[in-house]
Amino acid sequence: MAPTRAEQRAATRRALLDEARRRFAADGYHDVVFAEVAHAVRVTKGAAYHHFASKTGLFRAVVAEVQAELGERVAAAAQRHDDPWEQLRAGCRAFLSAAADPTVRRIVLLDAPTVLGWHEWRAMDEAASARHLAEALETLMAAGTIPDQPVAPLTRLLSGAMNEAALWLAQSTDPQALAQTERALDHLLTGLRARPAEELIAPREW
Amino acid sequence: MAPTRAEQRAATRRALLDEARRRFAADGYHDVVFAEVAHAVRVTKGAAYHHFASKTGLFRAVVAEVQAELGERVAAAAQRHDDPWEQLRAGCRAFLSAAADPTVRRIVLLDAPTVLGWHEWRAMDEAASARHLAEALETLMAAGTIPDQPVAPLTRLLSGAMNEAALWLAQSTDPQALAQTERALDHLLTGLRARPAEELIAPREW
DNA sequence: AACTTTCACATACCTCGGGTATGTGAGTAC
DNA sequence: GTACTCACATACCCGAGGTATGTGAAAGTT
Repeated sequence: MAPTRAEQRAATRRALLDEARRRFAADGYHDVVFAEVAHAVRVTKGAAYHHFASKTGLFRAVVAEVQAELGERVAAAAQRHDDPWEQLRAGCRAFLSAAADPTVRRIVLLDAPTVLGWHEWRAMDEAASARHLAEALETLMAAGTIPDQPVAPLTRLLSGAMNEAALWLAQSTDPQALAQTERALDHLLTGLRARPAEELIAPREW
Repeated sequence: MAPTRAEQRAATRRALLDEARRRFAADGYHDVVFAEVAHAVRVTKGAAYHHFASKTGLFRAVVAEVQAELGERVAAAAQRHDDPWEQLRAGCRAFLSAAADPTVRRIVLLDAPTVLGWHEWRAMDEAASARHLAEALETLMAAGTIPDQPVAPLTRLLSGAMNEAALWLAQSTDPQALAQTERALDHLLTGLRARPAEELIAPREW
């Protein structure tokens, strides 16, 4: 039986997305040529343009998918714990290991901000994974585990820290790098925890 | 008097760098057309290629200059203090305000990693500003202000945190955003400080 | 001082890749 | 069964990075 038109369309779109994802991850946005993605899927350039308005549009769709998967991985890792603090730690660690995948690194962390613009990238990041981080921090503040403060700046700082760390880990040859980074991150997070003695150490003349 | 050939060459090169810097900062690497940079300086494309091997080469030269200036600003701000801890804080704050300049943001933080590749970008960042951060952290560790640990991962985490925060600040409409971010950063840094009670709060099962 | 060489530019051209305008033939709807 | 839709193919445009080659004036050489 011949496939229905909607099926055919969906199949082609899926094939384009998969092929594009592979290539974007391997070669980076700039070095991927749109027509080659199409041909690798046995379709002409014109046909591909029937599915995506532009090369950037194709890239955007890929980024969205990768982001979504990443967000799910982080959320899943967090939900394996009950304690909010452990949820935060688990989420952070899950992010670091997920970013070991070149797909995440090259596409989401490296190319997406420039290709889509930082603004759009950030919106997607927010929707997918940074949101989890912000929620975790809010929960911990509500519980008094970490001091009350605006969430947005802290979320950005931590999110940026992990993004950069992930890129650094990717090219590090030191086998201990991941463990060291996780320790350093734990260090940073633990430092955030509210403690009565804090005022004595760092009076808030900030 | 006619300018000597070396003078002429230097003048043209300088003009190209200045013009390119303006345009890269305003429009981003991709939207800048090489020939237009040349013509704005009253020189043809071929002439510009006599000075820079490629558009990427021109960009690389611009990035190097901006990075160098940034590094100097950070170092200068730090050296206005004597206490190593205050040097670290001042350096971090100087970085955040320096990154308010679109030149730094767009060129160094946004485009450079993709255009030059993360590896090269990181080497330049290291040479210019991240080095100062690493040295500050090492000094504080040697003094026992913060616990001994590998410097590299912590440097990357903090550097990434500030890069991302700078980008976030750039598009934030909240007038308090900078102050809040500085506070959050202070929070993170203060959390790093060694304290006797630490073992009680976070036993190192890491 | 004439002669040669160098080199900072200009001119002209090539190529590749993103994007578009326009078919076409097999499903789909009435 | 006829008209329409739409998932594709074909053919073309053009902008931009890069290159090959020319040229004239400054800078060495004798």
